[in-house]
Amino acid sequence: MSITLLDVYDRLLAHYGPQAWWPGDSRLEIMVGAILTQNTSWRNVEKAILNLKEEGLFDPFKLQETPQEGLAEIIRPAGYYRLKAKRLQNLMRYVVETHHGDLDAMFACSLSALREDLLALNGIGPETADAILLYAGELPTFVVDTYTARVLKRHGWIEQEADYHQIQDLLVSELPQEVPLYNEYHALLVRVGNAHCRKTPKCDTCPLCELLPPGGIEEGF
DNA sequence: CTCCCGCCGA
DNA sequence: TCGGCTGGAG
Repeated sequence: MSITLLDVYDRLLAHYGPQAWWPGDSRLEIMVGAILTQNTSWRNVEKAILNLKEEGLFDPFKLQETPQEGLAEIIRPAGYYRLKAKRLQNLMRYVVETHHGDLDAMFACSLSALREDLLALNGIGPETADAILLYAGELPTFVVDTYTARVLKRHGWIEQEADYHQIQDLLVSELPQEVPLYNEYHALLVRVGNAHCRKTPKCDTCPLCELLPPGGIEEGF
């Protein structure tokens, strides 16, 4: 293919400009947001985060200690609230017990070791782990989400059956392995995906419209 | 595959 | 009124 994934990045950046991700101004807030936003619109996550701040719970120790049912009610606007209360406390327990609640110390550990630790926690899969590592830890790992898969597959840049790791592998192999690029690229993919690469695509007004393959791609979404 | 589950726009 | 939302587990 003549178009490279770096060309795609340039095109998205030119069209949308910098996205200033992750929304959230502390490592802890980014980690909490990463859990709460699982299959949930960011709009609802913001309400839950605001609730946590108003309750004065934005601290790994407090989040871990708060009774689970109470925590669940506080984060209720984010949906799946009982499930997410558990997941949030699983993550906070790890932070407290393994890293003494010190996030700066935690992210000074190696990327591969942290990724393995996070994936071992119940409630953290590859996307959430990578989001935490990249956006909270500023460590170089590419976040692959539903939109990333759709955009790449619909344009024929990767096979339809490609899984998370295969998609991540392609991006990493074709791009400079730099945190600012990974950060911005994922944010731009979410932006274009949310606006255009829906289940029912809106290609006519998409900034990547000209990069569609001639005959279209057979897909099964 | 189903379940987890609130919220909002079409 | 309902589909979809910056997923993950069983």
